[in-house]
Amino acid sequence: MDSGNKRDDIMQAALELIAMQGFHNAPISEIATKAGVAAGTIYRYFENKDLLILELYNDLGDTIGEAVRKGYPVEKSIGERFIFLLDRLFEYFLQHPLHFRYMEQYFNSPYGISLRREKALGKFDREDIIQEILEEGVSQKIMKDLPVEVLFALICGPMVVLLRDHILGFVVLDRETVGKVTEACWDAVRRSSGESAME
Amino acid sequence: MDSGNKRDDIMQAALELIAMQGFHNAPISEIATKAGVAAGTIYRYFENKDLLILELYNDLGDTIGEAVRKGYPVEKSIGERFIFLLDRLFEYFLQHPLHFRYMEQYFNSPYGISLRREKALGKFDREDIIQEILEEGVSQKIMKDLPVEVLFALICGPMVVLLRDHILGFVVLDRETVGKVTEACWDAVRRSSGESAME
Amino acid sequence: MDSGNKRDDIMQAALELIAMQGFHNAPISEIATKAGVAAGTIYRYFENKDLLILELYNDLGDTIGEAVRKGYPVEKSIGERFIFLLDRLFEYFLQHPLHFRYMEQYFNSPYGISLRREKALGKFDREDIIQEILEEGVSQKIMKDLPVEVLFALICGPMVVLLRDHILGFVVLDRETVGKVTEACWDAVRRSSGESAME
Amino acid sequence: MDSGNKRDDIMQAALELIAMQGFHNAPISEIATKAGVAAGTIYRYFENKDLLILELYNDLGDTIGEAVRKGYPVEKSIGERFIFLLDRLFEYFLQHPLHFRYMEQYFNSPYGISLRREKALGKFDREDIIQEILEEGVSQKIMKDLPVEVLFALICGPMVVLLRDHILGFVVLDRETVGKVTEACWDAVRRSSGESAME
DNA sequence: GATGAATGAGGCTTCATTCAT
DNA sequence: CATGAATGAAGCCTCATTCAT
Repeated sequence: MDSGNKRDDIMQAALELIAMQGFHNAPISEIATKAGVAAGTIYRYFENKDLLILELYNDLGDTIGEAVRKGYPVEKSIGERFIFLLDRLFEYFLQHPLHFRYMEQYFNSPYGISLRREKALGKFDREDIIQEILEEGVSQKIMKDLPVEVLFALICGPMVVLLRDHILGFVVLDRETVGKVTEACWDAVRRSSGESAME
Repeated sequence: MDSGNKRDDIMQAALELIAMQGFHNAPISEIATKAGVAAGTIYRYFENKDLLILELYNDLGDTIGEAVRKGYPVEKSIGERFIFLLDRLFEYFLQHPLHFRYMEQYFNSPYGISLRREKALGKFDREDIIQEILEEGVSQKIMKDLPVEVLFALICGPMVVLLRDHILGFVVLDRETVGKVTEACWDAVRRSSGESAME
Repeated sequence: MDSGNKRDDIMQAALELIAMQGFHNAPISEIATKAGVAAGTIYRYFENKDLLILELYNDLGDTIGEAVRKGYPVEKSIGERFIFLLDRLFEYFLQHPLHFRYMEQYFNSPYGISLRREKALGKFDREDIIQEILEEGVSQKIMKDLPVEVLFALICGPMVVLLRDHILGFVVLDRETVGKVTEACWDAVRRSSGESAME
Repeated sequence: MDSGNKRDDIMQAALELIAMQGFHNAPISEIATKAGVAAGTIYRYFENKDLLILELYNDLGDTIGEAVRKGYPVEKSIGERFIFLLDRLFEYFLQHPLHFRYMEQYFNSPYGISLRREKALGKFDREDIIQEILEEGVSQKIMKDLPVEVLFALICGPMVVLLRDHILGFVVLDRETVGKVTEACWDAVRRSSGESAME
């Protein structure tokens, strides 16, 4: 691995190893080898392993956020914006499976949990475009009357599971399936027409 | 911890530590202490740490499966059985948060992935009641025309996210919310009446 | 090194290495080798290197204190008790040069300094027999009217330098010389008869 | 730090860091930063860290020697010259605590020990003015009949301890106390009038 | 001369596993 | 059967020193 920029090489190596093997199976020594640098070199760019992991997370978050926002149809209806976002996310992660796996590892680790905690306490403020849509949908009574966090789970939950299964080869997420899934998520969150399961 | 059965004590100790701290922060020595046995003793009951982890997973899977099946209304409609199952799962995990955390850790680890692989290859055969319902629903055209794995994701995804957030204190899953969520899942998987998001 | 007691072996090995080479030239690995144990074994007996060093210091302090106090002639005159103590200290350290070197290293390290600080703040209370004599001597106007710390320096300073030089082979401290030195220390602290250097 | 002379800057930075933090907590990189040069640059002026340390020691020794000799009253009595020297040393170190701390660190390290060894073997020849006085005092029977090294210890020992305690804030060495201490040292080394401690 | 990025040996510590008792 | 002391591989990190620019 040699992009001409050692810092990038290190981050890329870390991304790949952590995404595939998890934090605890990605020792600094292996990251170094993969990046084509000496172990000590990593510490010129990152104070310690935790901060490397955090920085990687932040970088990915920025990149993903940008990619997803590009072309976001502000003026369109909630439904259309909703579908746009989900499609974009699916598309992005299908094209960048390592990014997905990394973010997943991150959220499922103590790092991610403390992050959530800060977020919950409002100490975290990366504008969250999905949250915005959900809030708008709730206030306009287009979506179900549920806490935003719950609506969020109805969307992200399936996405996470599906992407994971796809990347691991357990499902095939072609364009058509993705389309159906986003529609299904829409069904889940939108104020439904009627017929409950119990009838 | 002393149930009179060392094996159980060890598994219970492992469950608690791993659920709360993760595999990598649950050293054998600590499990042993918590279980009230010597470290070496654990190796009389489990060949190594990985197998302890696996066995714990299998045991929990059985227990959960049993709990969820109890009172399963075979004769009722698909919708009702569906809701029954989801409610049961929510209820079970809300009452056994450690079990949930453990299963989650497991699936998000290399262990879980190889398990999935075996499952996908048909080497795994625990009858999966949810899968049955989904297959039935699809063939009866009650549910959306999607692969069972995808429908599965539409249900399990939200559940996992919500339970996690609840256990970590980020959402409150009271009985009413759970009800709404299961309905929302039903909306997601059932063949919807019409109006798409794009209209 | 094998006394049958690994803890003692480790402490003895640490004592020897640190006394001869200093804290920073006494890596755990070498201590382990010298003690005839694996490196990891040391951590069964001591939480970390710092605590091993501290415990060694405390143990030595106790041992030395005991040795010095034995036969202390409480009823005799201050002068006699003074001489007794210095003689004992010299004798002890001449017979246990490693103990001396270790204590010296300790006091000349950040450990020792923080210890002094605690002592100064009264947080430390190992009864100090020398200090007692000095206070008594001052209040009885037998000794010079100087702060106890200063009198202490007049005694310990020469002792430390001499023992060090002796151990390193730069002076020979035979019984006679030690006698003369303790007398000289007495001259330094006692209220002198008259003739100053300036006359 | 920028005196216009990189070499000096490096030595000054090293002096400050080592005096305050010890050899092992004064990495080359930090010395370089403090000196305002690149780490590699240090190696253009000093073959390696050890030699930098040694050279710094030698320089300080020269500086101190000069300062102490200035105004040395060759013609006065031994007693007066003795007091002069001690006063000067105290004064110098009280005004240059970093120099004191550095010299102390040096002597208490393997560096210092090998130095002493050379000195003892006569390979070292900085004229030592204190030693001269002591020899003169002994030959004139003004001082006690003890080896020069021992007399030296009676003087330097207390001084070192007191300066250290003063710098660390454990004693206050005002002018008056210093005066009393030098007198006490004189009492220690001079041939005493009579009354031993044992009487 | 000067730089500072890069190196890699070496330090401390953890922990799964073994084995003598 | 059970114990728990002992092991040593492996992980993270520091820092003196080198060398291409």
